[in-house]
Amino acid sequence: MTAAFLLSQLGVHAAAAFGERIAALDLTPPQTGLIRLVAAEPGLPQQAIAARLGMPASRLVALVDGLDERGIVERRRNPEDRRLHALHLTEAGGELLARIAAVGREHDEAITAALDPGERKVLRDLLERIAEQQGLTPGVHPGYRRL
Amino acid sequence: MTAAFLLSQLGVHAAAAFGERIAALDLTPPQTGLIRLVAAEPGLPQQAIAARLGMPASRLVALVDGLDERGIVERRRNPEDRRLHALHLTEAGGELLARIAAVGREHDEAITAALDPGERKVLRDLLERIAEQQGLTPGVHPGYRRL
DNA sequence: TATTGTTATACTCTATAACTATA
DNA sequence: TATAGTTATAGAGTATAACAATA
Repeated sequence: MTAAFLLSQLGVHAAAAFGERIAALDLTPPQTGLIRLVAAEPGLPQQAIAARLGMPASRLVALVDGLDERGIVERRRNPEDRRLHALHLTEAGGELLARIAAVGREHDEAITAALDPGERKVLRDLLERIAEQQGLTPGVHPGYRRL
Repeated sequence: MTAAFLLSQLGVHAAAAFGERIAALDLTPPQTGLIRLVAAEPGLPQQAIAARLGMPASRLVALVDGLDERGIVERRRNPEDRRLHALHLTEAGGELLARIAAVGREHDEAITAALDPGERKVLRDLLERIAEQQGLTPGVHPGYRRL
């Protein structure tokens, strides 16, 4: 089997497995990506966020609505340009982010269980080089585009 | 970034890139998976194929219909049990399979372009061990379940 | 007039379950 | 009665484009 097929097979498997894990936090993968992005770059307007996640702004609305109602993110109108809604994480959002990180660590441990620490580092290095050569944005998952 | 995230990010990217490549053969990834499976194990009835691809048999029908109309696969009724439709590749299907294999090689070359031959082998070995430990069926892509 | 966020519409894809033919 | 394949239906999820507010 080719490396590309194994990569694709394992990657889709890992994405689905992560989706099942964070469902325990009542989150979907796109919601998780949004939370991480808002935490990393607070204050971005929705258009900018939609562009970085690779989804139409119209779809981001429902995503933000759900997290807003749960008190995880909040929209703050920019007084200088009232069309802009800057997104920020609430305090509860920060706590949820910590739980997301914990789930991520458990997930990584489960996926790489077949490898010892040295092998995991070799794998990370190889994957990082491929990701860079392929032009992937660090931390942004292409699967956020769908589901 | 964790190995699991990189794996997921790259895998979904690779799956999408492969989908774009085989679109040139007017095929979708699930159709490609079906063709490969029928080539590897000719004569299986549709129920068995649906189970191996991880999709409901009702969904397989449309998949087979499309490839049947194009003369790529054919249904052969089993005389001993006329409920069973054994699937086989036609001659044109065999030729298409060769083109699919060529596209797969090009795809692998493009995805692993950042690595030299020795590194590609290291990557394949690591990924194969993870795939085995995760219980993935060789050659069966979990993404065939959707789209 | 242009842009941000929102809503509405129309479309694709899917699983579930009814249906038929064979056993 | 049970099973293989098929068809019908109904639901979820999406992008496109229209819309309202603001600039």
